[in-house]
Amino acid sequence: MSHLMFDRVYIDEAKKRIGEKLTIAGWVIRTRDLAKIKFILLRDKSGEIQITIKDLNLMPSENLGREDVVKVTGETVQSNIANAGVEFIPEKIDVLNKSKQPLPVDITQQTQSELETRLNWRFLDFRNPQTRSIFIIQNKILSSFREYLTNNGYIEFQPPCIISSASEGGAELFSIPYFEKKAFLAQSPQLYKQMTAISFEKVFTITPIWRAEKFNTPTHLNEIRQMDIEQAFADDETVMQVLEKVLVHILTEIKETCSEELKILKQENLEIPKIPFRRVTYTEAIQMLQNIGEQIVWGDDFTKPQEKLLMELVGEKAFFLKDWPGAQKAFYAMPYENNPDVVKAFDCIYGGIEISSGTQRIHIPELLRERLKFKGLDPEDFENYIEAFAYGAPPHAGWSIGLERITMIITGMTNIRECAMFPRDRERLTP
RNA sequence: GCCCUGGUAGUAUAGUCCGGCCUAGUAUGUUCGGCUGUCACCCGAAAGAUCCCGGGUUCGAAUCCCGGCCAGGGCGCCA
Repeated sequence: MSHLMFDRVYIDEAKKRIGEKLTIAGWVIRTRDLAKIKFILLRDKSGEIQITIKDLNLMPSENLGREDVVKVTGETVQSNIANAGVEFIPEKIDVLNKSKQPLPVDITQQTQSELETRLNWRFLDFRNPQTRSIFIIQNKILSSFREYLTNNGYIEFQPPCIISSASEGGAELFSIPYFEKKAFLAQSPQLYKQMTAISFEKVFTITPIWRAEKFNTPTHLNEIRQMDIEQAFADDETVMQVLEKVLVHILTEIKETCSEELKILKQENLEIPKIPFRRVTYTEAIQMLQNIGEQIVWGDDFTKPQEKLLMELVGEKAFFLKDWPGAQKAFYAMPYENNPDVVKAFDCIYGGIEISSGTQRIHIPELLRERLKFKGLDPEDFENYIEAFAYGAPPHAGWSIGLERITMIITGMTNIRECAMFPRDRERLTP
């Protein structure tokens, strides 16, 4: 066998290099056997090509099956018979590895395998063009997020994922043994974002977080990835403007570079919202709902059906819901000076789901203690956290975007498990 | 944690209401045979199903009843 690594050409390139002797390699999508002429449809990361075999001596002794891995040396020729306009005429066909048959999941979508079956065989499901498209787009979300922030002076940092205590209350954490101590999986990089931002000024991170809630919904996972920023000398409005720009940058990049994937997912009409996004205050939202007769009063959280109504009433693909009651947001959310019941917190709603939330944080130790008490928490338990703001912490604000959720909206998926390569939910711990 | 719906060959489904011609149908995949230009090739044949698990009713259960597990959806929970 020759040096596979050095002489292989990707299929998209091979299709352009008509008449040259080349070696391509990939997976057999299907074969069409017409006795004295045989066709193999071959796929690699770059595309597909039809291999046309007239010299039957070239065929491997064993029949070729779906997902067999083969290496083919030959040349691309133009063809007015082949639908693609080109086909590959082999001189030599090597089987690098056989695949078991039949496949346990349908990756050609002749029958639509269920999500559960696909997730059980995820490594094979990645060969499905639709699944591939989701993760190619997700990769673009990540790279364009990173690119925008890096180009705008933000420093990427890595928070720890093992933490010592449930500092924020609220969501349940997963506990893990840590030598002779007890530790937890981080539910948020919150404290670390703040500790870095008050020195580096502009920071961001892409990090997994875990929540031990027993939820069972199409929009929740127990392990997710967050794309976070934190910024000093900033208030809630400052970072909302950053969020708008980041989101539009991501969407623009995807629209420009992932048109093939969007088409496969039938999302080619991906709409890019106009900046500035509409800002709807919590109070306005309550009024809007009351106006159509909903049973809701100031201070209530929205029920799911009310959330949906609100989306319709606002009628924007993307908007902010801001100025929430303090009771509904974290203790570190900055209250308005003239109205301490309301905090400088916002959610970004995109495509009907909350993809991001953020706040201006409290940077004054005494105010933090006061808000902790207001929330029924003991400031004594938070002294390490509070101490971080005792040595010249500037005002700061930040937000986080849920990676799987934004992927859902852009790819048009309705179940978040589609948008995590290896999702972790109430039941699923493998693969 | 609650409510609704579902669980049948590798995959996806029909059958279930109203129990018995179900020896469980179909598509696709798989295997074998045939075919010189297919492109979801075509034609023919074969193999492939503890009908999710446990219990019950009945002469008889894929089908009805109870419990469990799992899945999808709707809620709840979700700094």
